[in-house]
Amino acid sequence: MDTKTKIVIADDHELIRKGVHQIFSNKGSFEIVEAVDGEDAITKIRMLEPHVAILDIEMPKLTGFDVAEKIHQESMNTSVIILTMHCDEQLFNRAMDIGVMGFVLKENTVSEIVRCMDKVLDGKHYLSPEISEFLICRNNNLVSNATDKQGLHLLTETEKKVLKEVGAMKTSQEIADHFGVSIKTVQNHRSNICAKLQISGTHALLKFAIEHSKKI
Amino acid sequence: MDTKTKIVIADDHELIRKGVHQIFSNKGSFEIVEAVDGEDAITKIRMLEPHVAILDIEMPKLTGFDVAEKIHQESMNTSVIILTMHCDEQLFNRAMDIGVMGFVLKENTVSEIVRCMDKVLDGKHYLSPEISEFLICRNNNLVSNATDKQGLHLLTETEKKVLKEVGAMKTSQEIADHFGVSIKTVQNHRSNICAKLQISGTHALLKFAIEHSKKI
DNA sequence: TCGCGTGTAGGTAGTTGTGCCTATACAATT
DNA sequence: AATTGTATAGGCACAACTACCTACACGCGA
Repeated sequence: MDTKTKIVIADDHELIRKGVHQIFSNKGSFEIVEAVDGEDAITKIRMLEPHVAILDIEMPKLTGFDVAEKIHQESMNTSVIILTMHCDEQLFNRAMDIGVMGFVLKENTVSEIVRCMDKVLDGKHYLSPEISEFLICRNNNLVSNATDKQGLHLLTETEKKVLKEVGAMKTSQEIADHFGVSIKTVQNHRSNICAKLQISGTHALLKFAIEHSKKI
Repeated sequence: MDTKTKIVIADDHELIRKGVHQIFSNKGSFEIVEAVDGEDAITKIRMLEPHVAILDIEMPKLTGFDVAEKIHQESMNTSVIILTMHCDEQLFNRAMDIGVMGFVLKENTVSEIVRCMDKVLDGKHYLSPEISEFLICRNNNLVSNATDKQGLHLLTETEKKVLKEVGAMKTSQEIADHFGVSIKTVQNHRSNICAKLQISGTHALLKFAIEHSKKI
């Protein structure tokens, strides 16, 4: 590569900044800029437009989240890695909602940060395994409880197949073609499923199927 | 502890079994049983009822998933760790649906397996960071890429508000009531949004809104 | 002032899905 | 042999969304 990978590292603790600086300056083509607080960070990010911004959460003036939000609002081409001491679910959820690409705990090893950087530069997400627990909760909390499931066991195999297709945004005609049956058959299945699940409304089944697509 | 932590490690490759065996026999109070295929695994798991079962996916006779499903069906008090060479989204999704607690890649370091074991014994999930990407996709139910976003910025504020409501499964009438306007206004917004996003079809907008609800 | 974008509102037609019927064929159970 | 469950298929009325029109008011910039 002719151009260096540009990084802004923002943390109010000099030790952390120097540590990260050290890691990547040993690794070759990185151009690294340090920022001591949130305002400093956003200023330098606006100037440099780095590939990656490594942000602490707790910083003077602006938090790492504030900075990440500004980056997002201004549609900058900068990926955000949150580097924090706190393994906290609320913080993590906030980070996911803002759209950060990496979330690494300071207590983790150096290799963790390097792996994170590799992934993020590759356009992928990286999460410290410690916080994958939160993501699983986030994933499961969307729907699952026992009552939802009670309706599902009433369905026949064919009905489940149809419901799965419905959840995949297929129209009745498409489902009919896919299974090689009449559209009326599919529509009847849909009606029967609605009855069994005790749902009603014009797109009730589509709504249900999408909300429960993970469990079908 | 007076009782040892019981582990069953099932893999058709002896090298892997011995490796894992070695890791934990050096670590103290573990009782470790090896299984050479899926049937062997489920037999030994039924006998021993271990705290943790470390399962390869590809094994003769029964896959690791088959074994995990049986464990789940028989309500055994055994947590499952999947140990695989394949960083694959389908495999991972299957694992999550079955309810495995750990998912570790063989290519990862030894410390990865140890950390995973610690977490799982603590009743928590552990995922190799390499596959957290899949969980995020699963969570967002989409594959975020830049092209999707290009359409969205064309929308006006009112249109975005409408689209958000559409994504929340509201009908045009409900949206109209919510904003205190005519249903025709909402329908026109929907049509205009469809045109801007270059989508067509009877429920195209509903589909789009649901798929992209996280980004609106 | 003129044009343009935007939000508002309405019309008409067509597609898709739902609700509620009937009906046949087949397999399993009683 | 009769019943039940399931999958199949069709009819008809209605609701919701889309597609493609027209139209008016408002504000903003050329």
